[in-house]
Amino acid sequence: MAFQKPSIPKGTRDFSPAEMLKRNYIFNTIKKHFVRFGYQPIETPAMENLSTLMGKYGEEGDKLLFKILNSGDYLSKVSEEELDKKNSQTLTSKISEKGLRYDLTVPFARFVVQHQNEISFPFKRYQIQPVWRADRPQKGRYREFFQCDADVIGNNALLNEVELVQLIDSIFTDLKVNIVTKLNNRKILSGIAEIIGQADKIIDITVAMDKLDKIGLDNVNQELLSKDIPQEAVDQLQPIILLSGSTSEKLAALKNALADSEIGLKGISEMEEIMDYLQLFNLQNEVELDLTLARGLNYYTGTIFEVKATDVQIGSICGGGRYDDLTGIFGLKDVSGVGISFGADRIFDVLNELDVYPKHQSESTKVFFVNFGKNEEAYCLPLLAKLRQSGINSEIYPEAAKMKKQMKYANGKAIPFVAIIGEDEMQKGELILKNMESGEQKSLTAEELLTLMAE
RNA sequence: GUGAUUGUAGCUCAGUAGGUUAGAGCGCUGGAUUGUGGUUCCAGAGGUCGCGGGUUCGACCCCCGUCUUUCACCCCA
Repeated sequence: MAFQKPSIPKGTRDFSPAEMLKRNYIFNTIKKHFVRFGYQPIETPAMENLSTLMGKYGEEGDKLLFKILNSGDYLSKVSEEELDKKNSQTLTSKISEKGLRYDLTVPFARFVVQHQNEISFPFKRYQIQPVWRADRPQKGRYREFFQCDADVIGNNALLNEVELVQLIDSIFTDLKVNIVTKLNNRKILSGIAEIIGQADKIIDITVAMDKLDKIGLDNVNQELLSKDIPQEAVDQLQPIILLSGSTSEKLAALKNALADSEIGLKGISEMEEIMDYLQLFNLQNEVELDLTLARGLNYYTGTIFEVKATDVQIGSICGGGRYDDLTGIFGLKDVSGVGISFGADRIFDVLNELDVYPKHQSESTKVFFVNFGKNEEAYCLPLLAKLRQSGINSEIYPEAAKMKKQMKYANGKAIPFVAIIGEDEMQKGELILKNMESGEQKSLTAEELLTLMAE
């Protein structure tokens, strides 16, 4: 019989039980800190109406949206003329009205507007769900990946930004990943663009500046020129791009340079307030002002965040920012929000590379019962039930297979303890407990097993 | 979307200037060990050499297409 070779779409992955234990450790850790900071969970559908998603992520983002074909005879309403034109853009709008979510922020904004009467502000929500992008996969880049978002919406205070920095610090400290948190402010970037007389070119300018680390100053300047930014404006930009020193030194110099830009000064004072706040905390990881930090998403209006692992080269593992009017497009004005998104799949890759997972995963089996037959089953099963009632992960082999096979099964699952109860043990009212790591065995009563395992 | 790159057993990889039956290690199954895994020894199963087409007497190998992998660009978690 002809068969089909099993496969999954490009850029997607299966996760084995061993990998899921590790991933759940990441999700559980992140979730724990979200909850500790007062965030509440929500979920939204995998698919959204395309009208909700389109136009929110820039031109590039629209291209990367996975679109879902309409149900039924989706071509029946399309005219011959339309088909002949072979214009994908106009045609997709006719045959597809749903798409897979591209991030969690835009669906969240939609959620807030739609449920505004049930929500009291400020609303702090967290959301851990997969998102999809029709990108070409490469290192640390997948077409399906999980984001872990925490956002505060309906409040302008900069303390929200400060708390997000703390949240980032405590999560990565807990995960044992060394990081640097980079901060910038869209208003400062606007001020820079304004001061050099290129306010309308802000996107091009920030995208080019963002590449400084990667391609160097000369190439950045070349890219700026290629975007029709005049030489004199590029020259004017040089001292700002090359600004160095401590954060306070940078801010002082910027204050001078942006003295004529109202919006620029606003951005600087926001940054100063955040930095002052951060003095109050004993953060474990570095926080720095990075003027070359741009963040592609064009709905950010204030602070922008990006987190990089210092010991692994993989791009940013967390990013976010403040958006002043994301809900406006859905009809709710003057609601500002700020949030961050942890890239779980990249964090997974980082933790794998660093191998900093805890030794014992609480989600796996702790005690395994060897099955010797019906009589022994009758003796073991009540004890097994008791263990489970006491919250101890335990299992029994489903049939009286050869002991070697059963031991091999326990070994393969890395189960630390094996309980052996055959005829002899039943008669004595005891059991043999084998420590699979040391190989040592000892006789115990059922009671002793329960107390020992509960420790 | 652009430019490269990869594909041989479940996994990691050898291999042939195009020429009869394609190999190893690990894993798997069975046995040595009828109540002991992880170590040792022995045996065994498992492959349309990514898929489709072409060149050739003959293709796993050469050519074209396609899918997939990895990487860079664009962009981004």
